[in-house]
Amino acid sequence: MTVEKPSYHHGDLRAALLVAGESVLAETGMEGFSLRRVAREVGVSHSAPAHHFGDTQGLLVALATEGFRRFLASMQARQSGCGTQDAGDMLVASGLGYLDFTTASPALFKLMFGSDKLDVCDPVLEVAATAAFDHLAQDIARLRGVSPYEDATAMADVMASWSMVHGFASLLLSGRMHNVQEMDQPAREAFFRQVFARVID
Amino acid sequence: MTVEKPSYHHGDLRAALLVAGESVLAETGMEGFSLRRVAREVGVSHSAPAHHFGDTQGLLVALATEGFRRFLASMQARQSGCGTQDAGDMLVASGLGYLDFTTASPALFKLMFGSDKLDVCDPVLEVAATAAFDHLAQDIARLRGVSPYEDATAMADVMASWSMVHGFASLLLSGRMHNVQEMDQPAREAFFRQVFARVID
DNA sequence: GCTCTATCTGGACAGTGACAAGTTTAAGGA
DNA sequence: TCCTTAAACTTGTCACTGTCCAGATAGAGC
Repeated sequence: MTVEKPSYHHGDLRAALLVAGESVLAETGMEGFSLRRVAREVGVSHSAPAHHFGDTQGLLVALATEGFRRFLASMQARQSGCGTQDAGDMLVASGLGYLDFTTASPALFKLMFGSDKLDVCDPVLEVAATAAFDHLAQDIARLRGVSPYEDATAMADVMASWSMVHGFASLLLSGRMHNVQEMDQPAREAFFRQVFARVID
Repeated sequence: MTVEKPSYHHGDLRAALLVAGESVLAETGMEGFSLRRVAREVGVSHSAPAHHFGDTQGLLVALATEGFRRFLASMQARQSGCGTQDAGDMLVASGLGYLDFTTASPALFKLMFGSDKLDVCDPVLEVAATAAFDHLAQDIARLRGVSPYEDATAMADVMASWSMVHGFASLLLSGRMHNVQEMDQPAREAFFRQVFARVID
């Protein structure tokens, strides 16, 4: 897993570093994350990553960007999976997809939204993050019949639903919602539906 | 500010380290935080903090605990400040107090809810965090006439309002709610009221 | 074949958390 | 009063980190 062939050129080091980086992040969290460790995991010298990502922040931005893409995909997957065309159900599906991602990749989620070590202004990252936001805006547009970018109330709807699902996910991950943590997956999902319903009615 | 008298015994090093620790946290965020730096700030040897807090996590837990106390105080301050006895208004006041704290001490807030470097299971921290949660539960009890600990719907109300305000605050801090960030304080407050109203109606 | 350049290595430096052993000071008992 | 004892703090060390730098290597184009 760690070292395979001792050739000088790796072939696709950049991709390998991203995979290893996410794996380290998932295993040890932000705390145990280090450029040198990721390099070690891939079986490459300690300063090889610098050539592809510049510095630590560069690798983190790349990871977060990929995270936002999968984040969006997770919401879309739930929507297409539920089959319905009802605007309300589709918004709820997005919310469930949101939660799917945060439970599947908690460390990545924390990196994307909570880390100081992340350059939030990076343009590529910005694009990926905005795409995820736009998805939610579209859900609200379908529900209200108006684009949130043209209607203040609809924009407040976007912020409300986003805040709700984001807060729910964050509190769950931070380990401060004991009663919900103890639930199994279906019960948790039902509870979320119940909570989330307050926003859209 | 940094060094004053070169006596061997500081007098109240523990308190001084907490003050300096929060100041470093506020200035540089979690990223620039280090035990050695905090020690330097107080003008004391690099391993002096260990005697009072054990290790880095010990100091962070102490900071977060103090944070939760001030967090609760911030919500109470808004409530007693608004004068009303209306249950709905009081809940909103708590929410505004919640936001007051997060904007006044963003780094502390991130530490309390988002950090991997924090031992969430510390009993003293747990008490302080639970006290803050109970405050919100009380607000809902007043509003619904039932204790959330005895009524599932009321508990869902607690989770919904908590998720909403926490998500709102988190997204604001993470720099991903551009339109709200650009608002001045009164406008932001009005917008929050508008958003938060969706939970309690 | 030869050069050129992207890719990767290895060493160095300052900074970090944690540990261990030593030093200073205050407090309390005879 | 002096002496013991324990708490408070220092100093030194270790392995580890990120970043910089000068090299070594190999593949691609001519």
